Amino acid sequence: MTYSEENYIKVIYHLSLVSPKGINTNAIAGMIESKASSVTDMVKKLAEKELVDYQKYQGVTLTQKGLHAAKMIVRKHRLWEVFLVEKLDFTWDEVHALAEELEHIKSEKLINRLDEFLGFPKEDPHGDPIPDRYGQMIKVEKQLLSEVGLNKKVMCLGVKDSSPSFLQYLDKHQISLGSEIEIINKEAFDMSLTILMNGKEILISNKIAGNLFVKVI
Amino acid sequence: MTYSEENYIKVIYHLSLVSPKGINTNAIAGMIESKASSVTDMVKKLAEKELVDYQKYQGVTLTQKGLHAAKMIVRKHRLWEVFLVEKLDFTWDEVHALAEELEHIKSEKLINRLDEFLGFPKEDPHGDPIPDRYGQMIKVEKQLLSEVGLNKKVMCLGVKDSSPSFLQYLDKHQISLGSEIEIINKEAFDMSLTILMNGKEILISNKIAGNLFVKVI
DNA sequence: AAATAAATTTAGACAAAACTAAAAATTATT
DNA sequence: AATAATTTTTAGTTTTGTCTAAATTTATTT
Repeated sequence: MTYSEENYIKVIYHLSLVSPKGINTNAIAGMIESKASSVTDMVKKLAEKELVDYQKYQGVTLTQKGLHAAKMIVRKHRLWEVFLVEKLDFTWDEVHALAEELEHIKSEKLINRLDEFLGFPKEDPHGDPIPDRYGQMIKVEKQLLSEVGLNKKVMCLGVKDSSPSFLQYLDKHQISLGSEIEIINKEAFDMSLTILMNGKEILISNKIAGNLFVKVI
Repeated sequence: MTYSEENYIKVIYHLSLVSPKGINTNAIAGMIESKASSVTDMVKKLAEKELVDYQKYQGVTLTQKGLHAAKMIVRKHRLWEVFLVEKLDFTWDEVHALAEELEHIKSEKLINRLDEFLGFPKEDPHGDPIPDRYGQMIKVEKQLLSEVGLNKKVMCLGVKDSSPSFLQYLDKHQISLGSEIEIINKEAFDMSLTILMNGKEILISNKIAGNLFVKVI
């Protein structure tokens, strides 16, 4: 599998988690920052290699083989992220771009040794589950902070958007994985929240709350 | 710089350590396992980017810019080798192929953090010096075991050939960096050596002795 | 249901990096 | 010094992954 093929498989995997039907050409092109025609070309090649099922105009779905390949790429990506944050002291907004490169290093032995070195982590620094060598991963029962009711206490589990600007926002407000938050008020007009964290009240917008995964505690 | 350009620069660097004049096309082709015509094409591109000086039929030499680029690739390669051996318990014959891939990961910050994490090592697992972030490295005063006189005591510093088969041979005979060796006998006919190591006498061929760097102690 | 809009695919082209085969230059040999 | 052998370069192809522009299919509106 080439670098480029791996990127396509990974993007198709991420899209199929959101919408489980056939993934359409334009959606892939948007994620990979290429053009629809390029996607058609690549998808044909992936279909020949039996990594995806593809019918003209009907979008693609991953085959079993493609799904497993995708999970192994995600596994590498997330294990490298853990390494970068825990061992090399990178912040959680810096690691994504680096992991995009490291995920293409081809060695099962390397990634299994890395997994062991890191103590077989189950989640990456953004709270996303890490597939094990067989592709199995935990299912985190999480919901968006924007969906939680008033006066509930929650624990921060992860992010939906993992763009550097959002992660830096969280850092600035000292919100990290494990942070405990209580919802004090919800403004009807703009759905902004007043939350209590570490004894301090903070106002956060609906957009922020809509990108933060939490679990009621 | 592309993956392929980096490989060419690295090979030209290694060849220029051995012969300091212009490096010829065929030598590069041999190392990179490509054809002379491909080398000519690539060398023209590298010359345009001012990484090498090139005149038709006269071979190439690295420019200052090219030399620095080469050292940074070597730095990455050797630091990743240290990581693989010291942190992930790989053997020294396994790491070269993996480091060939890892050396192309593009991030100065990552490699400097890795350097720090490893405690700023000065040598890689094969005894080769690791350039620092400015390209500086120690010069190991080493000679080949085959060149050392009778009855001398030496310490093993590194290898000339780092192919898996040679490294596995050394492992099998428990010869590693730091091993102390005394030369008991030198056979005039085939230049094979009888050496004393850990109280045991071993016979080694001239070919082995010609690929093992040592220092007289 | 026909017309229009949007999405997708095809056809043809391009850049990077490799190749083969032939031509040109350099080096070695007689 | 002339010829032969070797090395290097040029010219023309190939493959991978991308692109634009045109054609086709599917979806949406009127």
